[in-house]
Parts: sequence; structure tokens; C-alpha cells
Amino acid sequence: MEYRSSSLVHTSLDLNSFPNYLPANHELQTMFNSYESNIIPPAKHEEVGDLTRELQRVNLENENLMKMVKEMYKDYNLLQMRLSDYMTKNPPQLADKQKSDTLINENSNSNSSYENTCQNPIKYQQTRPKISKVFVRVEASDTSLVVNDGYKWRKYGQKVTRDNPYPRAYFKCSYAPTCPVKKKVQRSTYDKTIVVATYEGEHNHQYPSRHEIVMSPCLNHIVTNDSPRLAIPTITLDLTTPIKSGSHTETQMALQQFLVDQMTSSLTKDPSLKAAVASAISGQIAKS
DNA sequence: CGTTTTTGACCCGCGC
DNA sequence: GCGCGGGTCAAAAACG
Ligand SMILES: [Zn+2]
Repeated sequence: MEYRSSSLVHTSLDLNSFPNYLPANHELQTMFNSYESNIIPPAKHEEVGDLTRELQRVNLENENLMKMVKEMYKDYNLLQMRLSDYMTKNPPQLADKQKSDTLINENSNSNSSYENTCQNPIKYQQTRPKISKVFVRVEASDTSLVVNDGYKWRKYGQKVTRDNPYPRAYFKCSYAPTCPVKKKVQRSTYDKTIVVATYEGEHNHQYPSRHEIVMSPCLNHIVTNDSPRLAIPTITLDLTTPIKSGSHTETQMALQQFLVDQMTSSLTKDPSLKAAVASAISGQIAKS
């Protein structure tokens, strides 16, 4: 796969099937027009025009890359879903025997996917517990890493993580061990007014305090489902308040970074591809 | 006094 | 094996 000169690459993808998180090119055009008429001296018009067109071209290129990546991610999840279904229908009991067989087949680097995946059947059951991420806009730099979601939580750990200066807090539902639900909460690096809560599992009881659910007025939250079945295609955007243009790019960055995390973590099986994707998208982020 | 938070120790999987 | 990063435990402290 080489799409180095990607502006020449026209994929057969349906480029209209995704919401566009990127700044539109017509915005650049209007920007340029207003500048041209007001600020830029006439002598520079041509130069600015060239730069603007170049910017538009690169913008389009990045846009297409982004779409390709999304398309890849979608396909990847579709495959994973099918594989997961297949594995649940055909419980792999030959795993032990298969081990010796795959040693023989080693140099055929078999992508026959059945043999490969039967070796760790447990993993596919472990990914079953439903994981969902929630982006919550919380009141200005409130240091308490608490998301008021109506449930009662017991904090059982806090760690500093590698690529985020803010610590990550670990919670269990207070009804444990009856209720197995856990959540992780960490403030986003890219928008310090957003905390990301990652829920794992489902509660087997009612809300402990139903009246306390003060879905604090100003939180627009983004809920995505991370289970293999409904991964990316069902990202739901629940923006209870329209985003102001000021925080818009910040939110975009948080969302894009989230997408980067999703995709890269999903594509770890191919390191070179992973690197390419990561650099491509971080370029995307740097631009906006 | 029961519950929750804090926080270092511990564990575990992974890459070298 | 070792170190690293992420996740968990549990004793002590803090809370109400
Ligand atoms: Zn619960």
C-alpha cells in the first residue's frame, strides 16, 4: 500500500458516507476573500491566492486520508465482528492440538485466521463485557475527577499515565462484588474542560440515588460503544448544547485524538501501518 | 463506627 | 531475566 502521492489516489470509497469533522475548504475560500478585500495589499493577492489554493489542496488530501482511515477502521471492525461471531459459534477446542500444527505451518505465515485465532479464544470472551466511552464536559477545571452519573462509586486506584499529564482514576461500583461495573476517568489532554470516562460492564441494579442525577446543565457528552459488535459505525454524538466556535476546535481535537486512539489501538497488528496512520492523523490534528 | 479515599506495593502482560 | 506501563489490592487515613 503506498499512497505517498495521495492526492493522486482516488479510492473507490464512498466519500460522502462520513460526517466531516474537518474545516471545510469553502471556509478557507471565504476567509481568503475577506482578507483579500480588507487586509492584504493588492501586490500580495496572487501570493496569498496561491498559498490558499495550496492549503486547500493539502486540506483535501488530508480529508481523503482521514476518510480512508475511517473506512479501514470500519472494515476492520466488521471483520472483527464476524470473527467474533464465528468464534462464539465454533468454540475452539482444538487449540492445544493446533499449537503443534501451526509450528509446522509457520513459514506459510498463515492468514487462515482460524488457526491463528483459536490460540487465544479467551481473548474474544474477554472483550465481550461492554465498554463505552463518555466524553463529559465538566465545569471549569474542577479537579475532582468525579462524573455524576447517578451511580455510587468507590475509588480504588489512581495512576499517572504515560501520555497524559492528568492522572487516571479507577472506580468500582459501590455494590461490588454484586455489581461488576468499573469505570476509569481521566481528563483529556487536548481539552482540559473534558473528562473521559470509560465504563466497563453493566449494572445489575437500579440507580442508588435517582434524584441526584443532576445531569449538570452544560455537559455535552459523546457516547461511543466500544464492544466489537457496534464499534465505530455507531458513534453517537449527543451534544446537548451546540458547540461554540471557541471550544469547537478543542472538542474537535479531543474527538480526533479519540479517533486516533481508537484506530491505532485497533491496528496494532500491523506496526508499519499503525505508524503511517498515526502520523497521518496527527498531521491532521496539528493542522486544525 | 461504617464507609470512602489515599497511596505505595504488588501483579501481570509485553517487548527487549 | 529485566524494565515498563497499566491495573488492582489493601492498610492506613480521612470522612461524616
Ligand atoms: Zn452497579
